[in-house]
Amino acid sequence: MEAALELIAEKGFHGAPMAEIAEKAKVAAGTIYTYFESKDVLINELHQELEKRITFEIQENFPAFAPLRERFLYLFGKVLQYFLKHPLHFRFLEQYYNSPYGISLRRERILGKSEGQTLLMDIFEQGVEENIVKKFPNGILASLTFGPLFFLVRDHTLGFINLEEPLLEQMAEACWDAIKI
Amino acid sequence: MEAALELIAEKGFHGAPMAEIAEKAKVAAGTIYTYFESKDVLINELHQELEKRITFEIQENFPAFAPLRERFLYLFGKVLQYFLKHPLHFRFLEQYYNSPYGISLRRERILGKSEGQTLLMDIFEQGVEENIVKKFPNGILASLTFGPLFFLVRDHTLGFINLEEPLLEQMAEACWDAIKI
Amino acid sequence: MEAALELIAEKGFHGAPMAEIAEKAKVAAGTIYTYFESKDVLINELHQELEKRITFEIQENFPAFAPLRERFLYLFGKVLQYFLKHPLHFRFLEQYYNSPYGISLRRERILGKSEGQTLLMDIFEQGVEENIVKKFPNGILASLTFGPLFFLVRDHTLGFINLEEPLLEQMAEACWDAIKI
Amino acid sequence: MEAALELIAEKGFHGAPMAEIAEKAKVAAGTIYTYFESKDVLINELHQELEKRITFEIQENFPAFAPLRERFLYLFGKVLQYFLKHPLHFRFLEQYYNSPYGISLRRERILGKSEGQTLLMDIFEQGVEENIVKKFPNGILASLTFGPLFFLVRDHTLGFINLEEPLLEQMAEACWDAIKI
DNA sequence: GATGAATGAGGCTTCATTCAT
DNA sequence: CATGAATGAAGCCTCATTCAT
Repeated sequence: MEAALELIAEKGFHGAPMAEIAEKAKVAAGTIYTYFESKDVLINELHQELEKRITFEIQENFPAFAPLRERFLYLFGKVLQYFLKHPLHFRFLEQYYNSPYGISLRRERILGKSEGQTLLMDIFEQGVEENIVKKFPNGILASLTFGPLFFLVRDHTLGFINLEEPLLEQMAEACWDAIKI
Repeated sequence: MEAALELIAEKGFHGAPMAEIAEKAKVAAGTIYTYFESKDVLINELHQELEKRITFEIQENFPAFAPLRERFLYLFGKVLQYFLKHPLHFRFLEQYYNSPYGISLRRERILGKSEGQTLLMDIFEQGVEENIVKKFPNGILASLTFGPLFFLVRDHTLGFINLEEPLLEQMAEACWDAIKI
Repeated sequence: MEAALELIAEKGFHGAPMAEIAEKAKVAAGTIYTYFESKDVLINELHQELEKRITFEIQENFPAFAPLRERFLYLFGKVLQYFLKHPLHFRFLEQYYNSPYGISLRRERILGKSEGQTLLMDIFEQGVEENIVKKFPNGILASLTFGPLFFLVRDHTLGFINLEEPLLEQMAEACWDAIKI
Repeated sequence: MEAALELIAEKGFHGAPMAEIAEKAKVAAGTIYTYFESKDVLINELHQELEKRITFEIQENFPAFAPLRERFLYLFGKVLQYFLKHPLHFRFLEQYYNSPYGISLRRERILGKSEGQTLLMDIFEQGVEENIVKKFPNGILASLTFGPLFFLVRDHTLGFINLEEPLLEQMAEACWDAIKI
């Protein structure tokens, strides 16, 4: 899975033939099929694994009882930091969501059903209710949050810009400005 | 190029073999090579063509002397409307930017050198100077603008959400909130 | 198709990889796929082609108004001669009927619906009606006819026995003895 | 061997990978190789085992001193019943004889050297001598006997026809009609 | 002796590209 | 210029067999 992650993150699904993944993992090509039924299965399991880790990391130390704004900034920062620390994970997930694999998944995500998203959705819903957050559907609020985040991480992992500490916080606050009333 | 656009937008680069593009264009497979040296060249020219059209449409009627905020909202709305009107263009560009093709291009874009972006960059630079816009590098301001926009259009073209008129304007204003001081 | 016929007849479906078929046909491996969607399709079309030829040859000069026995002997001889003249066709068809490909086909054959068999089924039915032929279901009468025929041709094509003219006629008569009252 | 028999009978040689045979036999894949040098050896030994059993069953209670016709009918019935009782054996043997494995074996059989066939060959030879049976080579007489038998059993095991008691005897008699003078 | 993960040759198929017509 | 059949490298996957445990 590690070999697959690296290759796919670097070169995309097409640039990662099973033979090369096997070579990178120092096993024979056939060996992969002892553990994964097919390339599709390998990729899907890889995705699930990554999602699990991210979800876990985000929920850790979550200040569940802090004010809305603080909770938002915390989440934003955590996701951002996770991706900056694991650029390969980010690149892989981008490929994934932008492929037939990820599209059905996105549907659930939009509806806020995905496990890792309940925290953010809660913030949105509570915020709207309390007149702190703009009265948008969850999908739009999520776009205002993750849109900039993903864009920036992408440029960062590609080495185009350099995100440093004070900037990260200011980014998070700017996104809060976008959704708050 | 039209045939290629449709196929790639719908099925991705891998789902668009030259033979099928040729069939859709009602020419023989070999004919394509009279006009394009290779599939890569075809795709790159297609991309350039789309960029040109978007750039053109955006610059049309641009209120060059209106206040900053108004210019920003105008641009945001124009881009948004363009993509909603041409979902295939959007889908193609997404594929493109998310592939090895698009990465080198992005570098230039980040640096604000791309032709179609000068208008927005001007707004950012003037805004920062006049203390109206947050003091971020252009790349980050662009992320705060285009990030939400692309996210939403994607969900829209995939049929996950429905963007209607009043929402569009409110979105633009939310993004302005993100970058303004 | 000729190359496939020869290889499959000689070595069976497993001993006839597409690459080898292509080589024997003096084309590249991929070329086959210009004409046949898959190996399965190639094999099925080959089968249909052979069936068509046999059916045609059998119906030619058929003495439709001769006595039952004569018609039977004529048919028996024609089929026998065809296979002795085209041993590859025979070997191929044997492989085919003995594989998943052929089993569904056999069902129709048993029911006498296959085009090439109406002549024989007519003989059986008329024979039973006129009390000349034993009162068996068509499927059993067909077995008494084709069973020996196929067995012998098989041994002949494998070079185990040598079928010569007078023997052929006697064989046909022996089979007639089996089904006549 | 039992596991191999079932799988091969049901799905053919190609549909019976060693791993699956091992699984069905509730041993590890490698274990098979402790007892059989290779898949080929396994298959050949399986074949020999089945032949032995059939030969044994046929010779049991054989009315060695009954008239020719009776002996013939007895043998025919025994073989037929054996296969109807053990359809998997039949299916396996069909696969076997129709594959490269079986061809060399058939040569011996044709020459009447195979152990299990001496009884029938004796009948043929004595019958020819006594002018009761048509003056054909043994191979042809065997075809007239086994040809219909195999055809019918095949259709029966595939579920296409239903062989019931009175029919079986009539079949045997029809085959006797074919070979008797 | 038993295990079963590892191996890698070999099978089917796709598709960007070429080139004779 | 247009055609489209031919090409063959490359991709995914299967499976008989081996061997360290």
